[in-house]
Amino acid sequence: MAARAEIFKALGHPARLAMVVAMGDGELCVCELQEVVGLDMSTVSKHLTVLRHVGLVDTEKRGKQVFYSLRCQCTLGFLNCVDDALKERQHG
Amino acid sequence: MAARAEIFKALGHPARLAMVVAMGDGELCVCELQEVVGLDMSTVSKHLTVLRHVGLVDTEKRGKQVFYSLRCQCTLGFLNCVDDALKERQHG
DNA sequence: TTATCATTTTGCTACTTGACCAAATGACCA
DNA sequence: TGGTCATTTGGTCAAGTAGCAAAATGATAA
Repeated sequence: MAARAEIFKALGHPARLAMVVAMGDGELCVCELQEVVGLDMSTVSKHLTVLRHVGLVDTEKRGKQVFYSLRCQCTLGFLNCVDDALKERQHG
Repeated sequence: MAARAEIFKALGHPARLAMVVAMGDGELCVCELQEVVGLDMSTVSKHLTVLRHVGLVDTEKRGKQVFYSLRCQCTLGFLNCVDDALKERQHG
């Protein structure tokens, strides 16, 4: 159960979640992901390490850059469900 | 994005996740949920407050007890996907 | 009303997390 | 081989979180 929770925990930070969503459209390098969240590059790298560690993203080094891509597309599907829950919370 | 992340964050704790999974089979009162996770009642109550606050669970007071139920069944579906990701991580 | 039961809130301590900066690593190209 | 760019690592500080114990709430039963 702890291992499963780790995955949710990894997604439970706005910066990491924003990067995962951005990767939904295809792989991105660290510098592109940095623009997405607007944090220090070193901070972004740490966040990406968290995502890679739990197996949510894959990495591929090509030339000078490291490209990150989303492994679980179902993450985006669950996000839609989550958004519905948020809407209901606001209405109710 | 912060609000969406809050939902994942809420699920990102073993005790809270275990309680959510337990609720998958139907509503449970706080004392039953306490047995599931084996923590102090006050701690359980706090965790449940977190889950309710983000809209993942509903509460209903009947008699002396408060019953908690899962609002987003898709949470369990995503968990299955998460488990697959874990398996792949172990193999790869 | 008073006692009792289930739950929630409050107070506290120890631990974890996230941010930044600075420095180190690693890969490519001239 | 040295320069340069992208990325990672290490250190430090402030802020957030988890846990238990004890007090408080709120509904029911006597």
